[in-house]
Amino acid sequence: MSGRNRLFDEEKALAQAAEVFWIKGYEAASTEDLLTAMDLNKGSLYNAFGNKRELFIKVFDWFAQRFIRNMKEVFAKHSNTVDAIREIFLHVAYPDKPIDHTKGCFYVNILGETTGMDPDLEKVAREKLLDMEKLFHKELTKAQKAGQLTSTIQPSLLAKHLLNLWNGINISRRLYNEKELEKLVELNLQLCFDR
Amino acid sequence: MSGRNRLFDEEKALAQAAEVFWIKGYEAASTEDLLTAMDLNKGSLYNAFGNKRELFIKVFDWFAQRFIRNMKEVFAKHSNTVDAIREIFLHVAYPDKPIDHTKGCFYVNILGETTGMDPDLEKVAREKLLDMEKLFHKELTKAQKAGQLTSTIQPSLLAKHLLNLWNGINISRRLYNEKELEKLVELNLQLCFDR
DNA sequence: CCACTTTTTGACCGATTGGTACAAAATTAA
DNA sequence: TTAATTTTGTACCAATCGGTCAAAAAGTGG
Repeated sequence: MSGRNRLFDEEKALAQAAEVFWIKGYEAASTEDLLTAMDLNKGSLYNAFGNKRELFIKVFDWFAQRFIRNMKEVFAKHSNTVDAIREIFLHVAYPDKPIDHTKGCFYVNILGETTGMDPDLEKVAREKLLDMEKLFHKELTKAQKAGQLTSTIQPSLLAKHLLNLWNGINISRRLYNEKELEKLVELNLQLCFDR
Repeated sequence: MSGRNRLFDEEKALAQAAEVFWIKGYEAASTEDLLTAMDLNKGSLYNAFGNKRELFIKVFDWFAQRFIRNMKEVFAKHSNTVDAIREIFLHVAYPDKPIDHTKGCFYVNILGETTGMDPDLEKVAREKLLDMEKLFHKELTKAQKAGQLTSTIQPSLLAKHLLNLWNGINISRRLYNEKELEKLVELNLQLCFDR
């Protein structure tokens, strides 16, 4: 294939765009914001990604791919499923960087912003969250079959409960400090799994 | 006092503006949207309310006043505190109008939109949600003193848990149908209060 | 070298944003 | 009636929005 070579690293550009969309949301992230963060000119962005919407879809899918992979790694790391779930939720209470508390969950943010306003993006965000539920469900049934789960709650409902907890805690992280969030997480784990 | 009389009903205008801000969010609600919904001209709006931000604050406070009053009425209506809590949360699962599922919680929406972007509005939204927690806490301690509460969880933590459930369910309502939401609510009530 | 393709750059575009200015209309107090 | 005051309606504003375009630059393949 002939033609000039691309100067920028596409994955790096996606990562930087993701940061902007994550913090500002879809609409509030201006092309200027994105251009600055990605260190591109307008022409390059529109040549490489089509338009703002297509860029967002690409960013969102790229993010989701990494996100679900990380989650699977956490489950793989722990022999006990509840320990994996604990790590996932305690990582919300104690994130790597404090700024993450204001960022919240990318999926939840976009779902909230687009619901009733932008059906296509709304659907995409909804699907990502339901993918999380599916993963919870898969791991819970696996644990149940292994006799690891003492809970009498059926895995399908438990998975929904965990996703609901995810949604809640990712809003509540803007209200409470880390200790308080930890208590909320532990309370939920205890209520669900200690019986 | 001399001068021309105001033609429009301020409360009605606030209610219609609230609907727009609720559905679209703060930034995405354009002055044109608001003008149309409120049935005003620009001059009237800016004369009466100052600017978009001041209008929003007024709308938000007006909304919160009604919201907390309604919540208190639900608590007053029930002799059993848990029944009141059940009604509050089941009303999320089964709202008066289906559109409410896409609207979600006004507070949560605004908190999500403004966190890290608009500290002043963020603070206002946070305070409204913490007011909810306070009301939960007050009612729970009252119930506990009346010997009505069998839960061993301390009211302060339980109140946070309920607010967290509120936050979660108001996101999850965009993911699940009414029956599923009801199951989530009942599961939480059972885990918290049946023991 | 040439021919061709792609990326980069930055000027430019119409539409929309929140907000202002000001005259006309309406009402009250004197 | 008149003067003062407020509301109303609309024209207008600069700034910003997402997006286009054409020319320059930089590669590839022959």
